[in-house]
Amino acid sequence: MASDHTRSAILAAAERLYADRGFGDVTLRDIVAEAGVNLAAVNYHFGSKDELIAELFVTRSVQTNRERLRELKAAEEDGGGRAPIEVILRALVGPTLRGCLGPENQRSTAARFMIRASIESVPPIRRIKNREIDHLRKFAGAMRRALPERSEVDIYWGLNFALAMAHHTIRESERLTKLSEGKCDLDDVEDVVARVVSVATMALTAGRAETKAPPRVAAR
Amino acid sequence: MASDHTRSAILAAAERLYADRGFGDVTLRDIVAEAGVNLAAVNYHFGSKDELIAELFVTRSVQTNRERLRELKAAEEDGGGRAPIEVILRALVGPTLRGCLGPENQRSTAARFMIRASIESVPPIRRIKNREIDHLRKFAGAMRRALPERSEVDIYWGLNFALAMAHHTIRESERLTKLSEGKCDLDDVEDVVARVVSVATMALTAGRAETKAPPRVAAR
DNA sequence: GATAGTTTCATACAAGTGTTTGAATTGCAA
DNA sequence: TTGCAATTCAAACACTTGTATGAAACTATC
Repeated sequence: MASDHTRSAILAAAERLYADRGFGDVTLRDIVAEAGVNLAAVNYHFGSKDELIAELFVTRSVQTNRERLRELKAAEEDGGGRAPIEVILRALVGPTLRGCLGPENQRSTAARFMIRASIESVPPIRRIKNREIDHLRKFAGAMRRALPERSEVDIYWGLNFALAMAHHTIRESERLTKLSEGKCDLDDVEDVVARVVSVATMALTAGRAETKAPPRVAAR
Repeated sequence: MASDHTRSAILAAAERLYADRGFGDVTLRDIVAEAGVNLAAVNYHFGSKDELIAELFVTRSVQTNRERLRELKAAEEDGGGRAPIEVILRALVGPTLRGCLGPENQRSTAARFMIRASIESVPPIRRIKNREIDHLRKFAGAMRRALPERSEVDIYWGLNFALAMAHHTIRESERLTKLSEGKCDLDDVEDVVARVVSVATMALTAGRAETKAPPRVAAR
């Protein structure tokens, strides 16, 4: 087994570079330079570049999902099997938002890497990603228990919109800051979480009447 | 000037391929094969690959923005300088959603290309993209006129969330279909537009009291 | 129909990619 | 220390990328 030092140095360097610059333009040579190891080390320890990426993604994927599920489980147990919708949504988007936003120095490389992965979708990751659906289904289930009177379609749309707001805010955080001339404070993570959860909750609990077909406004 | 046939064949082929497979793995050789022209034609007509991408993006960018602004202008004139917030939001997200969703055969390559561009952010595009902010600012202005009692920060967040829901829904449409087992009908574009507009409107018009700090729910 | 300018083409080039190789070095057990 | 496996390393490999070249084909004007 030996030191494993090289192995983890590669993992750390690769994750950092991918998180910062995306998969598109990070080469093996960039990674080994950052890690301070020899070029051949990647193929020796991981077999191929794709397997390195896959290992990175799988590791982080189960971590993130575990964290989200832990929050969800705790909430549902507190409520005797039924958690308030706000808390469910918070468990869904909170961990990722907290990892990717906030003061620069405390942003987690892991979370930023996962966002990259959710954006760029390079082949080795795309193959794995289908399992994510099973994970989301657990949240959909919890949401249905929290809002039993709500139609399934509305639940899925609410879930979709919650993820949309969280991910987009992270991905376009720079643009939002520039657009608002700094007025939107993305370092106040808990405020961002609260905003996303609040809007998603409204989407899910708004007046039943307009559920299937929200009020159409005449175009133009 | 001659035929220009080769030029436009390249543009069309490139747009189609980029829209389908992303910038990451579409080579010049793929493009010329699809266009049925010689490899050197790209450099002859456009100078370089990056300039080809840039031209594609600039063309589509002004088209999309013009379409959105046309809807916005018309709405504001109808209302004597102040349009209902729903109509503004519809002008913002409608064109893109209509171009990217709906029955497969009527999805516009142009819109799908723009979504790719908004996701992958390859260098030649990134350089141009900053002008997008000026465009969004016009919508922010219209929204502020529609909701003068609302704080600027809330306006920007609402704008951000509206774009978030629209783009994310397009990008992850496949996953949403699979997750909901087809229950969410993404071919019914007008329903999708209505849902996005409805939620964004709620986000922007929800009870004033909880504006700055939406109700916090105890975590876990 | 000859000629000049434009456009196409096959081909070559330089640079960069992930991967492989085989020799050197290391670390550890006998 | 000796011996052997695990690891590191420099170098080369095979391949793909975008771009450049110079000859060929075409087009239109005189």
